[in-house]
Amino acid sequence: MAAFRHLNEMPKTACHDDIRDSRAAVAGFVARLHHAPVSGRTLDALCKQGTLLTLGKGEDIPLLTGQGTVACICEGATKLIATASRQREQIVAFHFRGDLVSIPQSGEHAYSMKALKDSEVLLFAAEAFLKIARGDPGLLEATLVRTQTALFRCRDKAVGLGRKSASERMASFLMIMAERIGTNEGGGCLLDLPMSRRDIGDSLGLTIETVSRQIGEFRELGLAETDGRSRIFLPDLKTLSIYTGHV
Amino acid sequence: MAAFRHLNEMPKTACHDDIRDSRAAVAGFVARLHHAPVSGRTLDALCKQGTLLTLGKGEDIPLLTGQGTVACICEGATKLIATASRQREQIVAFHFRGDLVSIPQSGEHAYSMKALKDSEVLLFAAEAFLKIARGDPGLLEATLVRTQTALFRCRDKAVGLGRKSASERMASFLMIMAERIGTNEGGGCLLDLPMSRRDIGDSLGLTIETVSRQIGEFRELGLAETDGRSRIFLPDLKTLSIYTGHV
DNA sequence: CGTGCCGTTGAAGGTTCTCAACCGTGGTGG
DNA sequence: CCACCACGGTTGAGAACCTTCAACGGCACG
Repeated sequence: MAAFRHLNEMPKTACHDDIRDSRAAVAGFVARLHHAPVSGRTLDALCKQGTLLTLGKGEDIPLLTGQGTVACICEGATKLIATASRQREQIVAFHFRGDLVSIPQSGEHAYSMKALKDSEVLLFAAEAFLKIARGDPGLLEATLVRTQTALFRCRDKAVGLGRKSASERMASFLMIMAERIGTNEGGGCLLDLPMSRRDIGDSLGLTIETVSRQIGEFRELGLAETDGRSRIFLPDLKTLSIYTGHV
Repeated sequence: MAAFRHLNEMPKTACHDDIRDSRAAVAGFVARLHHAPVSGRTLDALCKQGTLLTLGKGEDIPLLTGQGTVACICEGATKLIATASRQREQIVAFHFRGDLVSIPQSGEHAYSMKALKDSEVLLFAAEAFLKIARGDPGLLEATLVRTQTALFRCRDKAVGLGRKSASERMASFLMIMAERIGTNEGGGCLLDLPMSRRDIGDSLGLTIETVSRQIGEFRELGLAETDGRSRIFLPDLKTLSIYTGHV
């Protein structure tokens, strides 16, 4: 089970490791969120309203019912899943350290969120978060900018899902991952993907078989080398980008 | 050509119809944007920085180059197009009266925007708009909320594009349009679609032929009646919603 | 070292796309 | 007012791409 730490349930005077860690997590996250200095009041309010969760790989992140949720990924990686119907899931976005995610209480589809690996997530009720942000224009603006980024990414995703072939989707995915979590390695890019083939398929609107075949194609083209289940080395991003189908 | 009206090029003292109209357009839009009262200073700033365009059907909305654009749809309907490659377009969203649209300067794909019918659009440089909003927390918050709504819609769209059949996409599209621009009519819902079959196809990731066939299927099921090119009557939204493939 | 899940590979089938022809609407000009 | 024209929409047949179904291989866990 996920380890809950209601930040407001602990005495402020106590020099408890958990408290220090929690405050540090909040402070660290906000620092990454907007580079302007954060007021102590805002930090206090965030600590008071937020819930810090430590999740194991595969664990479900409990979204709030009856209201929107704001999740801050302090550490690790998560997936945001929409369930169209039983046995038919679409991963709407992957999120990594420093990302801020807004999930509505209800929409066309049911949403859920899972940790791809051991993660640390800070949860807020959307209303409460907005209320705090209202009192701190810098935080409000940072949230807006993050939301815009998420929107732009989602639009690009929609283009891929609507108008691209399997190999183009795969190439796009690899390029995006290279940019977000890749590490330079001898002229190429090394990826240590936290998600399974099923996750990739559910993200690209493809089956696991098609994902596997497409990776195989890139391997034969000399554009990808796989090592175990999660590691992929991309020796030539420039050539790979040609296959994304962008103009 | 689109009729440009740089709001700041006109003397403030003149009681010119255009000016009154422009100010009225800005004021009207902001009033719909957030229901809190708008400060005069913010209104002045918006009028000063914004460009009001009157566009004819099919006209291109000139996005700013080298920087992001914020577009406010004061009147009419528009489509936001992403071009994956030549002859392969994906409509990312349709926008109607009262919508606020953010378009980045550059992303994975090239974006453009067109009027579906005679429209009135207020354009801002994203930076300038953000600067004004920074001085008016109410506007900033309203923008955030609108951006979130756009994100949520885009996610739902991504689910449809990734995991739904042609008929499910068509049903979803009709339901969304019914909600956004439909009018109640004798127990059912009357749609006067401003977009062509090609637009619908480009929005749903389908071809015009498939769109046509799917509408035909719903017609045979007694769930849709077409009248000319643009009018569609949906006698039974409840039954139609079953076909959307939502849980 | 065994077991189970994840990933890979192969063959058959289905949904949608492509190509092509036709039809109807709506606008224009006589 | 009617006829024409052009474009948008409809309908049909064949092909392509991806999925589905099935079996096998291999890594990671107990």
